[in-house]
Amino acid sequence: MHNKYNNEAKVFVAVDCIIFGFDPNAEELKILLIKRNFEPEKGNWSLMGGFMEPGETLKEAANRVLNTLTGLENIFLEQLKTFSIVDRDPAERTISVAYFALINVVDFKDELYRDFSATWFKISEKPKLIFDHNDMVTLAMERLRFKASVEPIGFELLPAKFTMRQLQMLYEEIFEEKYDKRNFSKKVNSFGLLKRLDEKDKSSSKKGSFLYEFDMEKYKKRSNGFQIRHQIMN
Amino acid sequence: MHNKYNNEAKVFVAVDCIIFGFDPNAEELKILLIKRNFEPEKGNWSLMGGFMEPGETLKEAANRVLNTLTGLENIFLEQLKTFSIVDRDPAERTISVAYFALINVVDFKDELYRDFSATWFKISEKPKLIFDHNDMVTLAMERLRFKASVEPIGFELLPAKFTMRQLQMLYEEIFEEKYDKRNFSKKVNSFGLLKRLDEKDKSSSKKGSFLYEFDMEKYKKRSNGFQIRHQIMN
DNA sequence: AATTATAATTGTAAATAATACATTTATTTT
DNA sequence: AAAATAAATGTATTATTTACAATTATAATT
Repeated sequence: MHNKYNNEAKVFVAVDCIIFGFDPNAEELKILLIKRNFEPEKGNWSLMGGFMEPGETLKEAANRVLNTLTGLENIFLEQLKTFSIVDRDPAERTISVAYFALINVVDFKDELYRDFSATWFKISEKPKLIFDHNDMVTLAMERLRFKASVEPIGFELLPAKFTMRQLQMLYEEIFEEKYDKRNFSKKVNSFGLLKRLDEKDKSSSKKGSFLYEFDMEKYKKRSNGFQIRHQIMN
Repeated sequence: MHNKYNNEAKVFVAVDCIIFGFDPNAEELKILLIKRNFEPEKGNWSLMGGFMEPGETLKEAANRVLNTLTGLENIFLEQLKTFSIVDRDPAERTISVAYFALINVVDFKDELYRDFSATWFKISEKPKLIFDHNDMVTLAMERLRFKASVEPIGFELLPAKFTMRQLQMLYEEIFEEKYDKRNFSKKVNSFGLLKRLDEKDKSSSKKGSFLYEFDMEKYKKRSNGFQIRHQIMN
């Protein structure tokens, strides 16, 4: 093989996707896993992944992998970390770049991922995964918590219209903490990014609860978005 | 070439290090750059980097690269992001994993990095860098700010004994903001991680200013360290 | 010996943000 | 008409953040 860096070794580069979804009915945060259909570790639970191809970037590879599984485009997708323990994949030296993705479970069509034996698991009930995929999920949860504390990513996980209760449940799932509903709604309203509609969802109570929408316009206008709060200073 | 994933392509994997240092005398945050000594882009300013070798992880590669340049061991080192634009390196398809490192400038011996024409630059005065190294530095600055707002990493950048003024200057450099010195010392003391010594530094004033040490023991005991503050909730 | 110059040290009041906590309201079902 | 259900809402207390300036210790100068 001829190249300019000819003393150096090449390796395989894979991407793996940690796909989070929120089920607004069950009010549970979930993760999408597949049964791996090739060796090694065929038949075991795994993150959805694939190899980076010559003409694409890592993010393009992750998007392709995600689209293959879900049929969805324009998914929230962010690089997490590259994993490189030497024998993480027993077959060949392969490093893997983990991406984490947020989707709205409701957008889903079951047929699309039937082929992969894909299943949504409650985070607390996920099975053991192959290779270092467990570490990837742990790190992704941390990142999800961090992101949720700094940016309004909750809206990536909810349907376009949602109730205050669903929003609160989502944050309670993410942070594994309970909040007072008076203080919660006070706080989220203070950001000024919620539009209350004149529409009610009556599925869960006799009174019905107002539906809200995320105000994407306003969010974009605040171009610097939410600012990281300095804990040491200011 | 024979392997189990034989439809897949292999690529070169490099690491590049964004090395931050704080000069406690000039009271400036700096970055360490080298003049690249091989093609392509020979002679231009660059981050210190190298290829990942078959038997090592990315972090081991980054540590090796850092040690080659500085002679230092046990440096604060954290993976930042993997860069993968297809033609980022015009010679060969190469992805690069950026690491950011924090060192104490005072620990340095000039001879060790003379070979690389390494130079400390004030962040605001850094030259244009090769490939996508400018993006790496920009991202590293953001990460530095984030880390500094969540963990007491300032101490990685200071000498073992430092003055309150130096600590404040460091944070002012990182955040590009000025702080009130009464509020600053009140705040950092409230964390309970500073030990004031019975020693004074008289180099900058007639009165002299107390020297402080970071209380590593106490920090480790608070095993969960500093907690990320939830901006959305609580 | 007294004065001056320099940066270090220190405190308090006001404003803002976070928390704790329980009753009333709208609607459907019985 | 009454009962049942979850939704909607407000206030007082506490904690945190901010704004702001006078005093102190020492070395250098007169």
